[in-house]
Amino acid sequence: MSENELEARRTRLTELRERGVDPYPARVGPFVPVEDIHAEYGEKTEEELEAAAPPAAAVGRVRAVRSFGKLVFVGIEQDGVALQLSARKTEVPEDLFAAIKGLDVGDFVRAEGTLWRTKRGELTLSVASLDMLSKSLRPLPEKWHGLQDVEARFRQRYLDLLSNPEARRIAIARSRIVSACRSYLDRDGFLEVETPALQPLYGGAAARPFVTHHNVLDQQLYLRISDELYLKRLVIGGLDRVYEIAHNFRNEGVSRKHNPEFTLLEAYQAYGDYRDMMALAQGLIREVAESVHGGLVFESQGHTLDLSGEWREVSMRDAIREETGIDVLEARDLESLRNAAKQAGVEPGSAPTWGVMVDDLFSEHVEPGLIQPTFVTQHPTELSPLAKRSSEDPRVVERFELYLAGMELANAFSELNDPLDQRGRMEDQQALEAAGDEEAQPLDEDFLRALEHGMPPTGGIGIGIDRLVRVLLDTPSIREVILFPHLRSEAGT
RNA sequence: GGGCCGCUAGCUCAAUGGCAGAGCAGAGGGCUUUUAACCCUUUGGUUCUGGGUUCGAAUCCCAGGCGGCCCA
Repeated sequence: MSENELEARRTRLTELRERGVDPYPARVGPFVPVEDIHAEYGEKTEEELEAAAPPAAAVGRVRAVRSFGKLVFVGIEQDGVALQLSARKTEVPEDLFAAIKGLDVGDFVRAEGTLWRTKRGELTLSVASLDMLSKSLRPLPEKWHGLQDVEARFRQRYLDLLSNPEARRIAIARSRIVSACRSYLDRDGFLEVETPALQPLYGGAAARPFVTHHNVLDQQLYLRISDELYLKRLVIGGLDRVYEIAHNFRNEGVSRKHNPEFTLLEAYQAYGDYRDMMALAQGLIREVAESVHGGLVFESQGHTLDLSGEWREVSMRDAIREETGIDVLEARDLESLRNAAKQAGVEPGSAPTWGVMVDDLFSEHVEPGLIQPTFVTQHPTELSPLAKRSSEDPRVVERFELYLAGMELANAFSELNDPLDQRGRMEDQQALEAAGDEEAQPLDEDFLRALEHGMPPTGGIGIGIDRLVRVLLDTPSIREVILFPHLRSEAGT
């Protein structure tokens, strides 16, 4: 009889039920994690195990069935750790032997028996009883090559995790990196908080939002592009050190550097400024890198990155001037900046405003070359509507962006706490929006009211977690570090 | 948004205008130390979709879908 695999597995499922076996039982009998079994018996010799015949019970997913005539080996895996099961036809009841031979790759089982070591030296559980824990109806990807199809890896990440060790390694490492960030901030007296993802008005970053609608309130809502304005409200409310690790949503392109939904760590420290945030960024990123690499020098994106020593600091003005010869603070409007670019032999592009053009010049000519950790400081005020002006030069703000491996990893400033200046900046943003800047920030009366009540001098920082993970784990695309990256819908679904 | 590349069995891949194939997985058989087990037999196809060219299309052309890379 010829059957396809799905049918064959469904048939075996039916047979289990006919024999009175629940293929999806509610409870699991006692067991010891496979990892612990190896820890306890991994060093025992063949003879020691034979003498003691230690009893053990394990659970896991069937990854291989190797059947001989009167002997069968089954490889199971629990949470990434493998254990071999065995059964001899001459030593176990007939129905148990049949049940073991009838296992499919992908089934979950619990096995009880005694441990022994094979001629090849593998610790093996000789099965005396077997419970089906969950019957699998679909085959896993091919055991040797794993799942190669990139689209399938993202759409069915569970298969990627099961068959590609690298996917599992990245998922676990990402989780540990986020834990390390939390641990650093918690130790430094920061309080982890949660603020709304659904916001009546978006703000805190230059980006276009996703728009949604609340039916009962008949209210337009935005998915947050940042949690900045809410975290500042908390500082105003007397929570001096707060942070949030949040998903933000920005309605823009999808690429190997961008996912529309991404993770940002934002932290705010009352009575601090952007210099304190520099120290925080350096301390946190160094500690996290140590936890991943055991040191501060590592390979990433084809470069050897060195996080030790003093990190370079350069003003945005100097950085652009070094690469292009253009002094953006000497060309204060769009027209003269375009002329300055032409004079310098630089394509002026089609930016709608002066600020956007400065940003474009930086992104194109400076950013890709910032490989080693670099603080870029003193951004033009027009580009930074939420940052405090520099006391030395009101044309620029107290701000830095941290670059590593050609990517922006963090953005921080001395937060603007002058409510009148803040109102003026938001009004300027309205003018920029009118001039065609689609990422200009809206005027937020509710936030301004909060500021008018008084906010202490505050330093704030945002760190892109996906990018940090990508740099530390050296993956070519942000999609490798996001478990379920955004994809178009499959045809027909 | 543009350019280039890809999409073939559940998975990994062949077939460069002339019979759609292999390995793994599945089914049947054999096998008491395997671990990518092995040996024999064998099932399985909307070749992404829809048009077109041709005696004949997985292959060439057009449109679309999804993905990748590069660019914007």
